Amino acid sequence: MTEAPAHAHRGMRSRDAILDTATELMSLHGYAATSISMVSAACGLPASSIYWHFGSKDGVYVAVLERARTSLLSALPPVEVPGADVSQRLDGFLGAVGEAFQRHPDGVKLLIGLGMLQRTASAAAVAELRRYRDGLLAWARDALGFVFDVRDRPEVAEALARFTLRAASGTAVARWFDPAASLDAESLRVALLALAAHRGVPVVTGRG
Amino acid sequence: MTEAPAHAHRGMRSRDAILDTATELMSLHGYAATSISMVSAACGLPASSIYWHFGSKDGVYVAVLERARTSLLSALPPVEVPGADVSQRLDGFLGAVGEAFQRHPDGVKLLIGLGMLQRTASAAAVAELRRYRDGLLAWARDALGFVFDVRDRPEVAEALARFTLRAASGTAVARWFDPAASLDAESLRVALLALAAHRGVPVVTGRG
DNA sequence: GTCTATATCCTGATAGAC
DNA sequence: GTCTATCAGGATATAGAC
Repeated sequence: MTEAPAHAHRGMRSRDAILDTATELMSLHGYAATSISMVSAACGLPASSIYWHFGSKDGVYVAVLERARTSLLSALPPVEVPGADVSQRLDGFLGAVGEAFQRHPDGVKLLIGLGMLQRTASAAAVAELRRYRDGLLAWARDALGFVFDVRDRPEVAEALARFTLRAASGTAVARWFDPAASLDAESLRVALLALAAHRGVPVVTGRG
Repeated sequence: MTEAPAHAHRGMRSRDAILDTATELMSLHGYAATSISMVSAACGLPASSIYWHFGSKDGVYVAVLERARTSLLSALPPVEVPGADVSQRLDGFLGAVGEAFQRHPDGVKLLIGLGMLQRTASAAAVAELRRYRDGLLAWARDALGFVFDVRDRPEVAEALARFTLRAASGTAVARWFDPAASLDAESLRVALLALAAHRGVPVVTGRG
């Protein structure tokens, strides 16, 4: 972001190392409880290097969020979920959500835990946080519109997406108390099918 | 907790004032981002008074959580939800959950936001936090067992309660982005009915 | 780009008069 | 129980040699 134009290999590697440790620590302890000294000690680079790369603690946070967002969103499959019928496509969708949830735990924790920062963080941080949430919601909305074949009824896909995102957020919260908690795709499947049916979308309520 | 046995009216009032302020600030900014100085400035009492009453910042946190827990749990109605059929009882249950959610926003925010404290807070704080969560889960489990008349199938009531708690947690998270977000009792109703039916509980899937 | 050293402020917590 | 005054440490952030 602030590097010289020429070959700055080591600088980039340091930048990534800082982001790695900051992501881990911030998703573990939260933004406020993570100090620059902690990040410095954990990644081996002096605090001044962190400030050189990111300018401020807030800058670190924004960069961490941005990387988590692009990483998670690019890991999500295309919204055109394959499958002959609603049931198959829904399974594909839930599989993608579950896998993303399982493989990017930091991302979700960051999204939730660092939401506690009304006054603490900058406008840039809040904006980045919102962009993160909006990205997830948009993906879920588009994918669910495809799954239930309701691209002509955006309000239905939107409602289903919100429900899915809340279930995922609630599961992330549950993980603080029980680290083994998983997404419970089966319940979510039943709930989404019922919600779609309740809104007049033609679906088969059983599995076979 | 540490007061003298005699008449200590003013002490109790100060204690409550400190707890009020700490609850507000901690549910707004989170535990780590809330300093004793902030609480002191906001409630008007010197920092040393806070330490006299609660011993440490951690003690303040534990007391805040404990009061929020007893306050919220005692505000919940008895689990014997009245109603002739499942649909009526479910509406009563969801009404109680929605009202508690609406009238005790601090409690839910505390429960969630302060969960980010793996190493930051003490064992006592973690225990109190867990007690809070367990209390909510137990109430939801018992009430749902009554609603769906499945007191003989505790695993069903447990699963429905977990689903409800996750939906509520997810909604609290959604509130950080959209303060107007409400519990969406209608969706939760549809989902719970479908989940119960999916587990073999006899329910009418429509409203009437 | 990375290091050492440092400035400034604020934190949690205590001492002791009243 | 409440106040003023204060400590020791850690926080964010910067200066400047290399």
